Amino acid sequence: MPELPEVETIARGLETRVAGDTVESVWIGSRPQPLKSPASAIAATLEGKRIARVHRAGKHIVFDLEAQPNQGGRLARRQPRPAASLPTAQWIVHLGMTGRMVVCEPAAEIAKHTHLIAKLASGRELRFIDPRMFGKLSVHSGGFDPGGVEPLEVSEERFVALFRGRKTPIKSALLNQKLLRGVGNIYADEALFRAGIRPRRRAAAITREQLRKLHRAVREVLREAIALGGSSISDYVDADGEEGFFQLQHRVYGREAEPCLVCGTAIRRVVLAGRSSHYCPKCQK
DNA sequence: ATACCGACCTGTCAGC
DNA sequence: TGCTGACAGGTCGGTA
Repeated sequence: MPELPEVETIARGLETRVAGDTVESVWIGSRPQPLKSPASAIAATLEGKRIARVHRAGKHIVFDLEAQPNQGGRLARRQPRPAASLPTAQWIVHLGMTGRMVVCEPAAEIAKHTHLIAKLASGRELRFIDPRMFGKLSVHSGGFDPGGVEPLEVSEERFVALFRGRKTPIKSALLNQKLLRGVGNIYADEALFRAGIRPRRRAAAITREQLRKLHRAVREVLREAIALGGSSISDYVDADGEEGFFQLQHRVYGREAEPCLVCGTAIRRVVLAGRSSHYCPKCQK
């Protein structure tokens, strides 16, 4: 489901709502698919830890966890952080296609496909729900390295260098998380439209000037999407249960056979690397 | 290195 | 009403 703007929106919401809280206990369902780390390791890593910060890396939600200097969540939560660094860990959540993270009261009905519930010292619960189970949960004691570079931070030169000389279609390269992390099917299509490049163009065949344009287009489309809370296609909601609004700004994604907003030509849909790809045959070369 | 395909899962919707 | 197939924001591993 979620690409960079949706994950960013969710991570910000979680940062606001659960940072500073402490995980008291963890329940994990019996479906092993979403677990990249053993359930016992996830529970042991989370329990008793303070959530210092929630942020995003590519399409991953990263919870920075801190060991508590003393027992008991509620009291410890108010303690100032000691200067000496305590052992830290990270809880990594990848939402896959249909994953959701919600913060709710314990009395709230447990949704179907709930795979993890973390009880917090504040009395609320943090729940991971994922019908298709393409999501992944893992814990790391060292640093977590998602690979690739952040599209919103990468310099123009670095961006151009990522794609120059590659024989793969530019869209496949945009979706490759080892190069650029966070761009998915919607934003790849939207960025390519704005840059005037067809999805199947070989990266190596794109001029430096066009790659610069693509760099700007990727950043622009991601920023605009974050500002609107992401794209809600069928079931995406943020940590507060709110839908995003960027789907109303899509210029090609999901608009097969509809007129191009620039030239009126019918938007085309082709399958590339197993994914639907949308483009305007006139505006994109 | 690259590219295509199926696999992993469940849910929804269109068409018959 | 119900069946079937296509499709869905993502990634991985196998095979040419």
